[in-house]
Amino acid sequence: MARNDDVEVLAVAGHDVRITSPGKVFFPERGETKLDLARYYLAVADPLMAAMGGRPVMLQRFPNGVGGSSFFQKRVAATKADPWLTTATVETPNGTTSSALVAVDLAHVLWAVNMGCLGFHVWPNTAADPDHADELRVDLDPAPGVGFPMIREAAAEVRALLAELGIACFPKTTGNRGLHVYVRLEPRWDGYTVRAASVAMARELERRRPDLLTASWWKEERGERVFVDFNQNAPHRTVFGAWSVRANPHGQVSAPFTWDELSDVEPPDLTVATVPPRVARDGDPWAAMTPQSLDPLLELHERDMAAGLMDAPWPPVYPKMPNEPPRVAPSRARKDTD
DNA sequence: GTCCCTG
DNA sequence: CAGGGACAACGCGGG
DNA sequence: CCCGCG
Ligand SMILES: [Mn+2]
Ligand SMILES: [Mn+2]
Repeated sequence: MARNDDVEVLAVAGHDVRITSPGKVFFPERGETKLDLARYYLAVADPLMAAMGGRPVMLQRFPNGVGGSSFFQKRVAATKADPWLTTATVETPNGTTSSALVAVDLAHVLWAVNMGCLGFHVWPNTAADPDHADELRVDLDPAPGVGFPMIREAAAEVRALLAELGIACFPKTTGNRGLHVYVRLEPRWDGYTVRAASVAMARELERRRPDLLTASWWKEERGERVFVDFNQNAPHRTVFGAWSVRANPHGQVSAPFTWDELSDVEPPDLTVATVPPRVARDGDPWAAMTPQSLDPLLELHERDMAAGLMDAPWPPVYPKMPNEPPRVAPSRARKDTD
């Protein structure tokens, strides 16, 4: 570990990773620096790599820290300075390919930190197995006016349904206002199938708790409820990763926690400053994650299709899908003449 | 933050 | 050699 | 042309 005034060099995972401007303040609230951010990722390295290791990631970069200008970066190339960087090919819905960074070890993570990357958007597949999505992400999005108590209740409802189906799942804060619930999957299904399962789950959740949850893609139909964002499981879509840091003055983290903690978890309390001691004390809240079967949710989906339901609307940019209903908000739909 | 292109 | 732009999705379905 | 959605 060498050092001079402008550059800190960290020996990590067999590579020397440069952290330039280590003293630059990245998080104004408490003044954590770029080097503090690197130390944060070192402190959560074990659970971070369990969650993100081997996956392609997109960088969200703030070269001058929180409050500075920012941009996403998907394409990464190994340079002469860093010939060890590993990339993998990822695609967009229209087939465009990119070489994305793969989080193979903490050196790759810290390389990104040096580029001003606060957090990572993670693909639902490993680089080694691009044709299978091995993660189901239940994205709980509060409509305007919905507070965190309802989000907690929504997550408990997700857990109850999945438990009935024999599927183990694990929660994290998003770093913003919502929660994510993750299911590790056996690598047997592609992204289209995982999304179909997600549609079925969202609809079943709304059937059970229409007062609390909605599966409606169209905002005008959601009301003051929690939207179960099934489209976040569409092929090629990324999600803000576990242990990643938001561009918030406090450095709020997308922090995994245990179900026991659901009733008192407070997202603003989980920051780049508070999460490392939590991990040191409690270890990985997701340590028990093991690959699950998607079959129970696919049976739900088949039941809905047999009952005459259609697929749900896809996001913009995706081509029209078989059995997709018209992709238009109901209030704008052409009047049906039959 | 770094690269790459322009002037 | 200084300055500036690029760095993701941003095209697809409907009216 | 506009708008939808993250
Ligand atoms: Mn969300
Ligand atoms: Mn969402």
